[in-house]
Amino acid sequence: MPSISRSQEQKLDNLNEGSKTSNKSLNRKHWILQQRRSLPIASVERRLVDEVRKNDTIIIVGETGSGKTTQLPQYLFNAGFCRDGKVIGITQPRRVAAVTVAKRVAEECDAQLGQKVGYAIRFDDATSTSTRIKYMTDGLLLREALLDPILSRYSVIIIDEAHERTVHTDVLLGLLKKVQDARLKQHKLDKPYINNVVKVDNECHSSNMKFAPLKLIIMSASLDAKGFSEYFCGAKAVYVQGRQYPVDILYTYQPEPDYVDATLITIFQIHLDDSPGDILAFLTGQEEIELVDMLVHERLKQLPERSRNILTVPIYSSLPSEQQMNVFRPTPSNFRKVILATNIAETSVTIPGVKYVIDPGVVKSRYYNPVTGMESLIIMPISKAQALQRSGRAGREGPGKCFRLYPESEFWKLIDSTVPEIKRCSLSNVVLQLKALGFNDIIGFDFMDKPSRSAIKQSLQELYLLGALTDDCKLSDPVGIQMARFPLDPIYSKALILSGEFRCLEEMLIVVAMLSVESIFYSPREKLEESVVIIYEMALLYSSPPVVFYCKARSAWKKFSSPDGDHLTLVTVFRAAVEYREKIRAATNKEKAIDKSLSRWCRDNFINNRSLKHALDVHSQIKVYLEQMDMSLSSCGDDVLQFRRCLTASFFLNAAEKQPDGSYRVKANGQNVQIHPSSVLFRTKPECIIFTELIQTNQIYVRNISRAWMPELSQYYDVER
DNA sequence: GAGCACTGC
Repeated sequence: MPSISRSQEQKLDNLNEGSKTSNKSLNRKHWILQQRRSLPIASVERRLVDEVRKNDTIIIVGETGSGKTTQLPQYLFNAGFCRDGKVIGITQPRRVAAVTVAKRVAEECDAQLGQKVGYAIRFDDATSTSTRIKYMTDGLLLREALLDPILSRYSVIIIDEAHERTVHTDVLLGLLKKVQDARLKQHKLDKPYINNVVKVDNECHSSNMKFAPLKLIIMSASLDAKGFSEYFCGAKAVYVQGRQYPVDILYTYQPEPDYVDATLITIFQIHLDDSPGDILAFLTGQEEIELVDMLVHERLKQLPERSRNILTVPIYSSLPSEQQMNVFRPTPSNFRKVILATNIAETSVTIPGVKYVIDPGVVKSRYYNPVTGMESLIIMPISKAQALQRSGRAGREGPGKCFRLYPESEFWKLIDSTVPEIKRCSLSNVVLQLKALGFNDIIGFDFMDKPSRSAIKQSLQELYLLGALTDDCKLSDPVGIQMARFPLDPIYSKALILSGEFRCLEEMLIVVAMLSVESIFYSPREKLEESVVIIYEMALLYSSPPVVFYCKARSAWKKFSSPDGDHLTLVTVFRAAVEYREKIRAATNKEKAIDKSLSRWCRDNFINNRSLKHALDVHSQIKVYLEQMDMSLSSCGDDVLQFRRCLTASFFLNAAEKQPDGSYRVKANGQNVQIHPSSVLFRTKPECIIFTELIQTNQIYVRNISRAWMPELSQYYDVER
């Protein structure tokens, strides 16, 4: 079954390049060859190949449009780096990028996708034993390293978009440095490297195989190669020119007190004074986008008829993909498109036709407090690198303009580049992965940017409490080893392992899959408005408080809700969806028809289709892992108590007790929290709860809550504090 | 009685 992003990307392809069904394939080939030759990187092909031959590690700084991602792997292939069945691996931070680039390169090589050129992302592997150029997500390569610690099948690994510094990229950088060392030592000793390779699946694993040194190429779009070069012991950096049109940068004279208002003014200023061309405005979130959208239309009414030719298009990640696609529709003639976007338009989505960029200089970003383990989203200033990335969006197709809604002096005060993710997220998963890869000394691990000691210690402690680590801080056998194998949050992995003992693995697997995805319940705005009208009419009719009629979505969800809490509610939703799908499958075997039918079921029940599909994918993936570990899918049936016991035992760290004022106190650290109003237990307010999410917004909320099973809990908290 | 930047295994 194709994943969502793949179909999304296919639509993108069609929209961007038009129909590919042309029978003039010769012309197409000729055109592709010309395109390839005209890329800036083409002129330095020989030099690049020489540098890779001479150096084990090089850094390539290439601006957008240089062609480095598509061309370099082909140059290396042609230069013989895939001899003896070796593979060139290229990592990307995003799934869509891995797929689109692989398709493009396969076409350039005149090969069928999945043969010489392929890609591998979670839930979707388009590679074969003949694949020599393999695009993949960086997280997937990390997973591969767990099975083959010296990545023996690869002759070259290219880390693309390294400047983005995702957690996965950072862990990979550290790991690859070690892999290089290990392979170099083995190469010099001239004897087979002994390791715990689990998966032996192709010809390059013959027993007396010698491993050539691993070539490592770090590709970055940012201008500071220094950091990477220093990290890799003075590795050589090569600069490749990009293909970018000039962008005029304009600043304000004074700081703007209200960037939303300033954005609005700028949109109209461009619209009335500047030449034709679409506008891309960066905002921080859905709410802000909807507000600006509304305000633009309000102010348009004040303009003369002939100036009202503005078309607004919002785009943010939780928007259904059909609506996201609206940004690619051609603008009607005489109209100016105004794209109101979050950070999604900074890297993930490239929108054609943009000539003007409006950059208020802020971003909503996740902040993690390692002491409290609490995550919150805060609006903060962007970095210089981000500002450059944003302004670059105006110069893709011709000269452009970027309006920075702050004075130039403020720009120079911005930090150079965004703080790497590894320094601002929970490290439990990173630590578990590194332990599984054989790195015991986490504090001493050679990170490019070291996370704080306290964050590492916090994760070590959590993993110890979950039973993943022994008293001397080593990975425990079998619990720790099993936990590291699951592509899940460590606490969810632990819940799965425990639920085998409690004989409710079937239920816990569903819960874990549902908790691993974005919110399952979805209430579109227009539906809410519809319900507001109903409330209003009802209130007039009955002159009573209209709370009962608050939301249609609510009543749709009611049939799923469980008195025991949100977790069993999720189980009911999942089972209802699967049951419905099977019913449809019995009537038709066309996957498309089944998909469509399930989408309709989701819409009728106010369920987020994308999230549900994702949960189904996670569910089937984890099921395979469980089967490999010989864990049988036991169900507790109607014995809800058994499930509550298991949930309590798994998430005892997340237990909270009711206080006299109706708030809750987290038993593990004494923190005061509230039940989120979206919970089915919001009104019930049980004495003691187990939660699986803690978030800070206007208040500190716990979400996804179930009633705790007190006798089980008392085993963990015997002394009342 | 509330509010969801963006990725990824």
